[in-house]
Amino acid sequence: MNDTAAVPDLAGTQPDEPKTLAEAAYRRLRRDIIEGIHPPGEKLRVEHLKDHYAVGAGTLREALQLLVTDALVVAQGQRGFRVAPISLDDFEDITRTRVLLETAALQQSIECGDDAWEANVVAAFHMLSRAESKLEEGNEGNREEWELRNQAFHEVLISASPSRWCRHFQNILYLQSERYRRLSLFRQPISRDVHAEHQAIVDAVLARDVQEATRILTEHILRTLEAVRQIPPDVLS
Amino acid sequence: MNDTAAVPDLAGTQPDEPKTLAEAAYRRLRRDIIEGIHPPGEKLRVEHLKDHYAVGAGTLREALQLLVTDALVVAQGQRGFRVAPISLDDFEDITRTRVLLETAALQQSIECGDDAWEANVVAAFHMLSRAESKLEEGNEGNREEWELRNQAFHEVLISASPSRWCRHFQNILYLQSERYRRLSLFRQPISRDVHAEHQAIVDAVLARDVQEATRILTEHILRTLEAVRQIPPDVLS
DNA sequence: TCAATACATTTTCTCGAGATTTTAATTTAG
DNA sequence: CTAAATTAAAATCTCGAGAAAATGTATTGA
Repeated sequence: MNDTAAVPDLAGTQPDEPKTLAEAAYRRLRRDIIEGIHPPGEKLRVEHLKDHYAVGAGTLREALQLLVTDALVVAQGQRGFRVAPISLDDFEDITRTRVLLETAALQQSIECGDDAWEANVVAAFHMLSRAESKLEEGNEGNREEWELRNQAFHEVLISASPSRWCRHFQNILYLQSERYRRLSLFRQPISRDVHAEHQAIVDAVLARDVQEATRILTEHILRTLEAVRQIPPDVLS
Repeated sequence: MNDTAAVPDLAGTQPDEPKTLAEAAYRRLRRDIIEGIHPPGEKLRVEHLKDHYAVGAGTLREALQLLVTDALVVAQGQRGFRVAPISLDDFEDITRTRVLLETAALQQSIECGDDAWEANVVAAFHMLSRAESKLEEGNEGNREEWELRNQAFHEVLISASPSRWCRHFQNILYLQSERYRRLSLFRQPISRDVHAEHQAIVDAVLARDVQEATRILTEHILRTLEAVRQIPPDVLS
């Protein structure tokens, strides 16, 4: 994919503009669910939401169906839609499955990636580092930016893998885990360890050391599981 | 999940009745796509399909959205829906990802499964064997039955895995591979090797031999990849 | 007081028509 | 004869209203 590009494209392809109202509503709803504005288990009534998101009933319905694809919303027979519930068991499952897929994809990526891919990794890491600097300045509004660049970094890492399915599933699982990570971020902000781990991954990638890279990545992902474990059970609703 | 059940439930839980018109249309459309009635790449015009499936435009639209979840249909911006294209590369990706997920799930299943699970495996294998017997009688109408029981067998194998996400992704990939397998079945019918492989998997499972079971399962899945490779390129449209 | 039935309200699901965009065909200029 | 531009047709997307179903409430009887 990046074989022909001499110059690396902007680290993290920005999500193209939504060309339909349904997709726009889908994006907004997705963000609101991940941010916890619509808490897990909440009933999503079409009649109440259609005016808030300023779209028709059928349109909002489509947006909800799109969210079912991401497993952020569950549809029950004739009983409407509901925000997907969360649990510690579920997050453990998400994390372990993510490790399985992401390490496999990273291995392929290291084996198949060319120079342009390496450049993209370095670029994405740089973008992420800058966001971390701004984060330490206490500006809470930049946390959104950090989240986007963190996702972009993980995406670029496996972007050279030829397995579109691994990447697809990884995207879904990343969105899922993002919802849990937001909960843990209220208690403990992003530590410097995270930066060091990212740095270590980049080093291993550039050294083409599959063993080391997958090992660190595994630890890195599992660490967020530990962070979520620290959350008191009552927060998990 | 089966911990409390003293008696194994019917091998392969039959898909519960669709309670909404949209879901019914979704089922029919899905079958038609997998069976090749709507060939890969075909444009799916809502206006043409709504009378054929006897539902409204908005309803059929929802059914198409559900198919996007299964990646059997792709939606492009403001340009409608289209049957997902197929390619040898794609099937190779599907197969390898499926091996990754299904072996991991099988390992967990063997480690966590109880007696009831073993009984379910044996039962599902029996159902499958019977279907194979009927298949040799030349009755083509029973191939549909065999497909369902084959799917049920693979589903039961990993049913004791606590990872709902692995099972979820495996379901999606199985549906995908089914579309390719139909193409190969036109040329070479189900051989006896398949039965022997299933038997070997059951033996390894009952012996709780993770190494052997995953090894055979991997070979078993990869064999279908070889079968599809035999298909002349022009059939893949 | 509790359980079961019937009713009323709410919500979901479904349908057809209108507005916007894309696609194809025709025309016209170079 | 090619290519750009205009026009016509088809398809998608969107909306609001009506039908079917589910939830909650009130009533009745034991």
